[in-house]
Amino acid sequence: MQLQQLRTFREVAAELSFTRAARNLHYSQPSVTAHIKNLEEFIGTPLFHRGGGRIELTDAGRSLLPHAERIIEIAETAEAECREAALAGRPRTAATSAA
Amino acid sequence: MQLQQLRTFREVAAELSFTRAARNLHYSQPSVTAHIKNLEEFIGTPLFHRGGGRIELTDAGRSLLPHAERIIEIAETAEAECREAALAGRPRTAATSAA
DNA sequence: TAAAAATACTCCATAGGTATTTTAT
DNA sequence: ATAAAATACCTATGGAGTATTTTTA
Repeated sequence: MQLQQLRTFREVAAELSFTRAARNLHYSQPSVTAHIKNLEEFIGTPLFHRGGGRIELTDAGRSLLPHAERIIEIAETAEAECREAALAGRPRTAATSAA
Repeated sequence: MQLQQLRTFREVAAELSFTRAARNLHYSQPSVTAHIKNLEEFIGTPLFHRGGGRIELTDAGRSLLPHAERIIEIAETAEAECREAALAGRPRTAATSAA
């Protein structure tokens, strides 16, 4: 399971379209198909019902979605906080910590 | 940022050793070094202070750790739940849903 | 000098793309 | 017939390993 796959999954679930998700994420459509396919293989079950144009989430997909969203959200928070911490920590040089 | 990197980061933070983390995760030591290096480059700041044997978390590393732990935890939950959902959903065939 | 991390390098797997085919409406 | 997903194929990047060097305690 990879963060990229989860981001792609979230986008496909939001758009209910591999093609539109691909456009939004600046991937090719086959790459999106591959992300989802690999994720499905990892989990061991389909995440979408396919039927020509119409696709929809399976039970497994519905159960994954909120977790995927939460993980992506925490990852973004972590990244931002981490960079802030680096900035906050750095000024502890003689010149600045004396103040 | 990748889940693998976060798992490696968590293990290195727990062991405070690249070498022991590598053993625990069944990676080579250089792979662990690469995981951390890539993660640090992604974030844009060091996560560990290096000094021969002794390594310790930087401020940024300390701030990342709980998020990494949470993400890994959710990923594990998601995986498990997702598989359960697939099992629960499947029996809707004539034979079983009639009961 | 002995440990642990970093580097150099090699190799293979995977991720991504383009072109095309299949499928379902 | 059309639009969307799947497949086939190719390429290039990156991830993993082994061997070695560097570092510092």
